[in-house]
Amino acid sequence: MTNPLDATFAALADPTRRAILTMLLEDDMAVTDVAQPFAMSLAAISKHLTVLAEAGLISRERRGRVIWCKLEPDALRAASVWMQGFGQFDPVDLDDFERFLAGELAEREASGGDI
Amino acid sequence: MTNPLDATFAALADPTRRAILTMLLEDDMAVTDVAQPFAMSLAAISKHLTVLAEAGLISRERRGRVIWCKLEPDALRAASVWMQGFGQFDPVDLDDFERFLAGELAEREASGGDI
DNA sequence: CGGACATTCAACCAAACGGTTGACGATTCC
DNA sequence: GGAATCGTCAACCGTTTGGTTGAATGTCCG
Repeated sequence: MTNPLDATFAALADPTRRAILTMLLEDDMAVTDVAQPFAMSLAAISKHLTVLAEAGLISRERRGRVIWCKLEPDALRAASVWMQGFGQFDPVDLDDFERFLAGELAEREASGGDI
Repeated sequence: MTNPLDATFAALADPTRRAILTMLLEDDMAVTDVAQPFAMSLAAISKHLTVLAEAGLISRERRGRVIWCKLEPDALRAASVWMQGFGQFDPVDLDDFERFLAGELAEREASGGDI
């Protein structure tokens, strides 16, 4: 995974990781709180967070005994630049984004509870 | 890979596949011609093309005995929308894109010939 | 028809991925 | 100090991925 674009896109390819990013869009969160909505072990979420951190998409900072996860949206910029070159996309309506989030959420709920 | 975003990002996570997309940005190409610059078998490239096609990023059309590959940039739109929601990125300067392409190319050449 | 060309299929392989469980290392609180 | 809490590490497991090779399929051309 030498290329940073590799790491970014690979990190984004997993729906659990995208969901985590979406949650972090709201606010910084402790690892335990990140894990709470998902039907998988804390260790699994911890691994996902490591993948996101290594891609530069989040950062983790220990404060006391809890580790806080913070979105680092700058890492998305490179990938976004790469992609926009292909479509000459219009700058995107934030409403579009809301709809996508809603869609992903609905899909998650439809597919049996959480994730 | 039920979610289309999964397929799109997973397809983009591979540098060979991104390079193929970049080549197709220039013009439609036959499979053999797509494969030519890469140091791997035609079968391997054929698989990559299948991944790209299943993600909707390219289409393939047989004309005579050659199969033409065509970029389908619309499939990138969903992913682009998703990403832009995170950064409120400015619409991207095409020069930025050129620089990224140049960078990827340099990196590929640096890492021992082709890919 | 038969040969050459363009592409995929099938079987296989090693490595990476996404998950589990259980033990372990920090840190706080009583 | 000792118990509880937060998070990661390590070992393991089944599946997917990215590649190989060799055979098979279309399709054109002489």
